[in-house]
Parts: sequence; structure tokens; C-alpha cells
Amino acid sequence: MIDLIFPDGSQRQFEDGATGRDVAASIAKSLEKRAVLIKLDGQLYDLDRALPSGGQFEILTRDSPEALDTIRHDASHVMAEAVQELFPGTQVTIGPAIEDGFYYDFARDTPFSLDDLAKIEQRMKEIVDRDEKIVREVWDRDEAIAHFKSIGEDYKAEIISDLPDGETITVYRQGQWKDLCLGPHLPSTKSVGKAFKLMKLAGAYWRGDHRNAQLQRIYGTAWANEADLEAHLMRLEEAEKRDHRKIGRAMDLFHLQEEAKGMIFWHPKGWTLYRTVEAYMRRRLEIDGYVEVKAPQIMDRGLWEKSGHWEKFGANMFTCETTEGEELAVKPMNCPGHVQIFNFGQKSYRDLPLRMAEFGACHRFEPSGALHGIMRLRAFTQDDAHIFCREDQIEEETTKFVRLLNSVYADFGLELDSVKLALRPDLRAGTDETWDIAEDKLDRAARQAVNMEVERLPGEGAFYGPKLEFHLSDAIGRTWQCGTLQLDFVMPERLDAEYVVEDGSKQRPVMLHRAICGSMERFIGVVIENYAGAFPLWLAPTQVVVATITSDADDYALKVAQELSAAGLRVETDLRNEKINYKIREHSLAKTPVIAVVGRREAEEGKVALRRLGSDGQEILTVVEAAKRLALEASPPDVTRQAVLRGASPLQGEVGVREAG
RNA sequence: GCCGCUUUAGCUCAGCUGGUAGAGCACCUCAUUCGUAAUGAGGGGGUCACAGGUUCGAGUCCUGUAAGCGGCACCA
Repeated sequence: MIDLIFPDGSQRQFEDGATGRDVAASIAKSLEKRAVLIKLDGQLYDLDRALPSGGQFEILTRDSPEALDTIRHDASHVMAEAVQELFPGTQVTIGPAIEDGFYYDFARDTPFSLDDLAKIEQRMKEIVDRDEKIVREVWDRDEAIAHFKSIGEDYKAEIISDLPDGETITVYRQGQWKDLCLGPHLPSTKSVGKAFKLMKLAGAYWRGDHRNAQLQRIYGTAWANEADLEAHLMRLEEAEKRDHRKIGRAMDLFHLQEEAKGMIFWHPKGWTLYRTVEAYMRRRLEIDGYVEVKAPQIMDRGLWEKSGHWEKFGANMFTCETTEGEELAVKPMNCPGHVQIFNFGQKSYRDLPLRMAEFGACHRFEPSGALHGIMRLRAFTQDDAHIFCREDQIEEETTKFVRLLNSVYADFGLELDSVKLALRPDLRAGTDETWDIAEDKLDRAARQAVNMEVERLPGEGAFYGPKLEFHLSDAIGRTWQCGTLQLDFVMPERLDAEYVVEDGSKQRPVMLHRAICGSMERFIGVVIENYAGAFPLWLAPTQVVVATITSDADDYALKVAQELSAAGLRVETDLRNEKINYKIREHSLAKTPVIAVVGRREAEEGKVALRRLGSDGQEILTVVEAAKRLALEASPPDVTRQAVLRGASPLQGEVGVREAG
């Protein structure tokens, strides 16, 4: 007999060999009908599988959030069945559920076309209508290998061969179609429903290794119901509208062109945004005790060899030779330069922690396929800093850093989503003992500093040390890796960094490589998408447009613009001979935060009518009052906070306000 | 780098099975001075990504190259 404990706390006993369906049927016929899976002690099982033991028991229906992954997984199986019916000779490999949907990787000589997707989708719907029962079978390992080989499924046979001995080999059968799979699955193809859509075709390497054959991946999205599917498609549309490349063009922020691929041409408005973010970061760093430096862009090969970059990172470096026979490399990272500055003269333990920052322009040769708008470039600027410190300062510095990072993200309307710990890669410098210590230290520091679970990523660290990755989420829930903190025992050793301790002997400092934006360009890309171009006043490239109603107000408009810009605001005028409606529309579409309308009336009274983006009301103020208020509002969040701490107006000392005459 | 798709005016896009390029917005000119999301009329602008090929004839078909896009791999 097995004992089941139900969600309401009640307990019941069932015969050995009872299935989830039996239990559901014993409760209610209607429940049996709706049941698709069961959960036993936190684990999902097929509805028709004999329960392996007693425990915490729950029946899941199709609507249960926990069933969604299984719906997606089953959709991938239905897709594989459809593909093999339509395109005989295509081999199946793997097809998991992923966020929002599923994919399946196929091996086939001729590529699928977009038209094929429509056909496959159609056939999938037919398979759902067929209501094929999905049945779990346990197979003998050798028989399974022989079977899949005999039907030409070499990839499947390979997967089985690689399973550890003693692992139960399960095959799921739906209609005539079979697939090796761990399960669990829904009871029938009908339970998958039709709220799915095939989205895109892609190449993908077998087992994720670029040395292997390339397979054809078909991505789909699948949901419990039509409404959820619709909502998802709407979200995608929304995301597309926010695309920083689109907004960058529409708002005239920057462009990229063939002759400098992976590098940005910043236009005046975009550069204003950039400088605003940079100035903000500079203030934040200064208050947190960083010093700013600037190291050379190009340095001799010898230095890069010493640091280990030439060997470990050489394939990604831009190099050049002079006519005098020197070999040089454009810096892909800032660390060696900073160590040179650290090494200049003597450092004492009293100097530590030494936090050395640079807005460091780095160039890396990235594979052409990796480039993505301004998020992934060949030339980018890191908000980099290296903290030279003692081992016993690592935790404190990590905590301090994480606090700063969280505060910065919050100021841009972003939120820290997750933190990951990337561990030693195959290609690395330093001994295993050093790595043991570094990983352990960083792990501890992270747990101390970060208020959330830290996922471990084996093999993904930097070549000189383990890495904390900070992923942030934007306004519509997408995540990006920007911030990082890396612990490095290797670079100080290789580049001979030392400081003098109390007894006069010399010690090696530890280096913490850290960035909050990651790259200024990527961060600005995220910020653009986060605000969909409608920046808060302090970030907006153009903060106020003074628009005239008739040409009678032109002189007055110029005067108003002068007053506002004297108050530190970024102001433009629009004196064109156009209707005010036209101007309002145009500047609203351009996402200008404030439009200051002036007509004959305002000119006579010395006032302006302020209209805010997204509202159709207006506020009539004197020019002096408007300048004061807008300047206050346009004060960056950190400046405002500092002013509040000092108990002063944020305008004092930061932006000069001149009384209007 | 690999797989697939795309590339036509400044932007967004039409252009059927090959017959010599079009719209909307933007831009320029003129008129209009009009109080909170598009005033009207007129005008200019494209070796159809680039290089070959097939053809009497190529934006359209074929091959190659480049860039962009979606993934994979790589990564801030």
C-alpha cells in the first residue's frame, strides 16, 4: 500500500501499482478528465504511470503553471513527429522546453524554409486533433541502441550510448512515433492544445560544440491557452518597438556603418546621453573612493605577453606593426595598464584598498556573428576599475561594490535580476591551488554581499580568475549581463605588483576587476530600451523645446530658451512657421520631456506654458519659476540625494541658477 | 566564424510569372501667423548593397562578396 498526502493535508491509502489517474478518478470523474500530470514529493510524473511511492501528492491540470513546461516539451515532440511525417529521412536529436516555448534540433541535409514552418505547424495541429495517447515504455539499453540505429537515428543512438550504465532507458510513444525521453509527458497529444506558434529557424551545433555538425533548430512558443499566446506575441511586438537600434535611428542618437563594423558613430544627441551617463558614473565612483586614471590605448607586445593576454586572449586582439619593427596591441582590457600605474613608485599597505577607475576604451576582435547593435561591439568603453587590496579586504570591497551597483541600477529604473558565479575555464592562467582559493573567496564574498541565490557557471570564468556576473532586468522583464566583479590573484603575480607591509616586507595585492555598466555602450542600449526612448528629464538629450505659436513670439522664445539654458537645461527652440499642433505632435513623437509653448500672451506676461510628455495638460509659470523648477527636476538622482543629505537645494554648487532679469 | 533569412529614395515599405522604378513620411520652394498630437499647393531625390553571369532585355533568374537580422558558438 502507498500513503498519499493531499494538498489539504488529508491522507489516503492506495493499492501498490495505482496510477495518478486512479487517484484522480477516486476523487472525481471530472478531475480525472482534467488531470494531465501528478506531482509527488515535488517531482512531476506521468498521469498513467504507476506511483513509485507514497508522499506529498498533487494532481495537476492543464491550467496549472507547473504543467506549462510539460505542454512545451510535448509541443516539441509533436513538432518532431510532424517534421518526420512531412520530411522523411530527417533525424531527431533533442527538443527541450525553454523559456516561453520549446525547440527541437533536427539533422537534415536540405534546410527548412519559412514556408515549411507553416506546413509543420499545420501538421502539428492535425496531430493534436488525432488525440494520440502518449505512452511511456522502459527499454533495454542495447535494444534501444539497436532500434534507433536500425531506423537511421544515429544521434539518438549516440545519446543512449552516452547515458550512464544502469540508467533507465525510457521511450515515449505517441501514435506511430517514438522518441527517447526522460519524460514526463501529458497523457495525449490533445492535451498539448493549439496555443503554439513556430517562430524561427536557426542553426545550432550538436551538443553545443562548434566542432560538431550543425543541426537545424526550429523554435516555437507554446502556452496553456490562446489568450496567453496572444499576450506573449504582444510582448514581443512591444519589445521590438523598444529596440535600441530602432530608437537610436529614430531619435538620431548614433549609427553604425560597414566601414567600421562593431563600432559606433555617436551623433550629438546620443553623445549627450552618453556624457550624461558617464558624468553620473564619475560622480558615483568619486564618492565611493575611486581615483580615475587613463592608460595608453596601444602597448607593446611584450607587456601583453607578460600579462598572459597575448597567449590566452591573442585571437581577440587587434595588433599592428610599426615601420620600425615594433609589434603593438590595442588594449582589449584595462588591467595591465592599471597595474603599471600601481607599480609606478612604491605602494604601502596604507594605500590599500586602492580603487583605480578608468572609462577604458577597449577593442576586441569579436566574431562577426556576435555583433549586435550597440550591445555587442568591437570597440566599447568599460566603466572599469581595479581594486588593489589585501585578501582580507575582499569581502568588504565586494559588499561595497554590490551596494553601489544596486544603487546605480535603481537610478536608471533597472533592477538586479540575478547573480552568477563563473568558475575556472579550460584556458586559464594560474595554478589549480590559486583557483581553489580564488573561487572559494569569491563565493564567500558573494554570499555575504548578495541578497539572493548565486547560480554557479562552471567553465565560464575569465582566464585570470573567477567572475561574478550581475544580470539586470529592464522594464519589460528582459535580462542583460552588465555588471561584473572578478577576483584575480594571477595578474598581480605576472606583472609584479607589490606593496610594503608593516614590517617592511613586500606583499602581492589581490586585484578585483569590476564594472557596473559593463560597457557604457551596452548599458546605454539597455537604458534606451528600458525607457523606450522616453527618458527621465535628467537623461533626455533635449530636455525642453521652446515652441512658438506665432512669429510675434520669436524674440521672447529666444529669451526664454536663454534663461532655461542658463539654468543648466538642454534647450532647443522651434520657431518654424508651423501650427502649434504640428509642433506639439512632432516633439511629442521625438519624446521631448517638456515643451514650453510661448505665444503673444506669454510674451506679454513673461510666462511659459509647460506641457509634459504623456500629458495634455499645461502649467503656466513665470520664466524664473519654470527655470527653477525644471532645473530642480533635471538634477540627476545622485545629485538630488547628496543635496538632501546636505540639507541644501540640489541646485547649489551643481548647476548654476541665475535669477532671470 | 557556422546555419538560415534580408538588402529598392534620408526613414518605413510596394514592385505578379524578366520589358527599363512607385507610395507614405521626411526634405526643398511658395502661400498660410493659425493657442496644445499632422495647413495647403508645388518640387527635387534611386548606377534597386557590390561584382560577375544567363538573356534581345535583369530590381526581378544564377554564382560570388559584403553588411544587417534571427539563432548557434564566443562574450562586457
